[in-house]
Amino acid sequence: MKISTKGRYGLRILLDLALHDSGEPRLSRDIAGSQQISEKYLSRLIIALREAGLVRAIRGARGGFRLRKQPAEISLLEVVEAMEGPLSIVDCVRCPAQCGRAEACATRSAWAEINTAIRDRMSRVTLQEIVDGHRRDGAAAEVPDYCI
Amino acid sequence: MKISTKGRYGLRILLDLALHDSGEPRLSRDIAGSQQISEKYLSRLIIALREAGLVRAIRGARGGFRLRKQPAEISLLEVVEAMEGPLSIVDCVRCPAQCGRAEACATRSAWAEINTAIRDRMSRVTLQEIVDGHRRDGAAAEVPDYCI
DNA sequence: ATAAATACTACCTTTATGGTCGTGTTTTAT
DNA sequence: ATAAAACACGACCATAAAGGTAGTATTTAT
Repeated sequence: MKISTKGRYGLRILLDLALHDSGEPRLSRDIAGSQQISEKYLSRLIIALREAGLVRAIRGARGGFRLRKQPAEISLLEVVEAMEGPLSIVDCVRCPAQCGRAEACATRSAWAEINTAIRDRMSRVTLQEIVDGHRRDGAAAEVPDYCI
Repeated sequence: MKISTKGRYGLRILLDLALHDSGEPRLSRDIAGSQQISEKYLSRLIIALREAGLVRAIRGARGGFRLRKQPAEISLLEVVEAMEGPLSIVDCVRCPAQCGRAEACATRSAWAEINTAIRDRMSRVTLQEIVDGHRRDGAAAEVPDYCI
């Protein structure tokens, strides 16, 4: 049960944008450099963030990326779901035909309960809080930029 | 971010044992039949449950398996960790050398916080509760045995 | 026009999952 | 004793998903 690198990279990309919000679009090349992700790969990943409405892409010369929402309005859940799709810890692909209808799968309801709790918790952590945590704890320390 | 089939099978195996606690050991063949898992595969999976102290194996003729603890004493977290190892949603394998020491990785502490919340939540759901849920909701409905 | 930027599509490599198979070892009823 | 019935374990394999690369197309400020 892991967050994929896509999810983690997604968060780092947003954090990077939040920390470099100068008014001008930030180049994917710069984000990639800071975050130690290949430029190509990042340019693919960031599409998901754009499609989820978390990031605005400015195309063409002098283009780049900016956050589309305030960091306080972006939750961890949004980020992860943007990158990985809906967060569900079980698929229940095998049963639904038979017992999905019956809704009597005891383990399923247990998993569903956990799933709801996880989503709930993640929806209450915002990018802003992570930024603040970073500014408080990390800014002074010697941390490589890509380790944001 | 999924619970693997190992984790789900593990829970079903324990639930099966809880529901067939007649005083006699339950045969792996019978569990496998009820749960639609191959006998061979199940006999491998259940080892993890035994090693975690959740199940007692009685060897030899007239042997089989029984729960080693009361269902109320078995948490979902124990089951999942027995099957999948320690529950951690991120590895942080790349950074620890550089920034693990600094403990200043902002995303890491965010992930860690979520991870703790998940473990905490899962540790408060017991097998007994799942059994009760099944008895209440599912016993009457037409649910295949393997869909417990 | 053209240089600078993102958008998209196709493909590839590696790793993890989810299993099977065969054989060995222990226990117990007889 | 011994055969039958059970678990134990290691080696192996197929498939899917993750993670990543490369090349081309499209858009836009100047």
